[in-house]
Amino acid sequence: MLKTPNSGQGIRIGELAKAARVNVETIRYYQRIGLLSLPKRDYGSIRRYSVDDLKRVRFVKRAQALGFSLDEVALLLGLSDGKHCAETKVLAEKKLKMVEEKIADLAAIQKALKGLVTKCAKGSRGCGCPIIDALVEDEARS
Amino acid sequence: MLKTPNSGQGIRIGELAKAARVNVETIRYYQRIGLLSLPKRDYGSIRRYSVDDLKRVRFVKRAQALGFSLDEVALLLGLSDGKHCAETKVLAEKKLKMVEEKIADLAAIQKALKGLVTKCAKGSRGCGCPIIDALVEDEARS
DNA sequence: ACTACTTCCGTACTCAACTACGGAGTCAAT
DNA sequence: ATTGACTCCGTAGTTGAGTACGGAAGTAGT
Repeated sequence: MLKTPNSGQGIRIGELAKAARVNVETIRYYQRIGLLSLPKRDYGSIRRYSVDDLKRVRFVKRAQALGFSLDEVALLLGLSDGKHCAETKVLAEKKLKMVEEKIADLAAIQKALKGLVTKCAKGSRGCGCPIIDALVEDEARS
Repeated sequence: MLKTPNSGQGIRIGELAKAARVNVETIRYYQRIGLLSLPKRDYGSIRRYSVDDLKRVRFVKRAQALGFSLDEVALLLGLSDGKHCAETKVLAEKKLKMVEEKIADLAAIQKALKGLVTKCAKGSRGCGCPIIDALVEDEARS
């Protein structure tokens, strides 16, 4: 079995995928689009991955679930490379605003859901649509 | 015949789309998949839409931007129809948990971004990756 | 050496969510 | 009555994000 490959440190792609709860193909896909770099293969022709790679993949999945596209995730990840400090600041501030808007939206939904749960607990009939109302204020954003 | 420029009340699909900042085709797509109902056409063969339709479309886009799929959006929208109160409560509670997790994740990102902005303002070099660290705690969710 | 499992790599397929297209019909204004 | 903008409807194409497939090669246990 290939269970504990003692040759070299780092985990193999299959273990990485399992740990991040994604498909092996997903890892390879992220490599193809440049979200994840291909580690050098020091011990033969099989690549070894680090804990940082795992963190990165997990981050991607989390950020995606928050409504960021892979392009945006890449941007987020590029933010703290320590270069281009001025641009980074501008970008970070933009993303920060975005994040704060999302939080506000979610808070509105949260409130509506809480109200709904309470109403349901009382057995009263739901009327109108608190969920929709939660997210609709006429125009503010571009 | 029908004289007034806007014969009948309600707006037409093009205006609805523009107001919601989406494509006309998107509206029609939502109708096809049942996210939006087709209004009766009282004045000839062109349909008229209400403010509620507009709210609904806006809600869909907002919720999407928060990482909900159209299926989930449909569920959210179905929650407060006033029927199936018990099931609604269960579902609402599940969604509520989801929403609270998302808020927590976003708060972590927010914190990281704020830190980054501050660091950049000081002109210090970004090192490590606060953004990634923001969202990575080992294992908690299935 | 043989076997079982995995990785590598390229290519092709899938699925959700649109987006575009084309021809016919509608509507108000000129 | 014609024009031009818009709508209706069906069908086809696109994009983002994976998933699947299949043959060759690497790796470890026996």
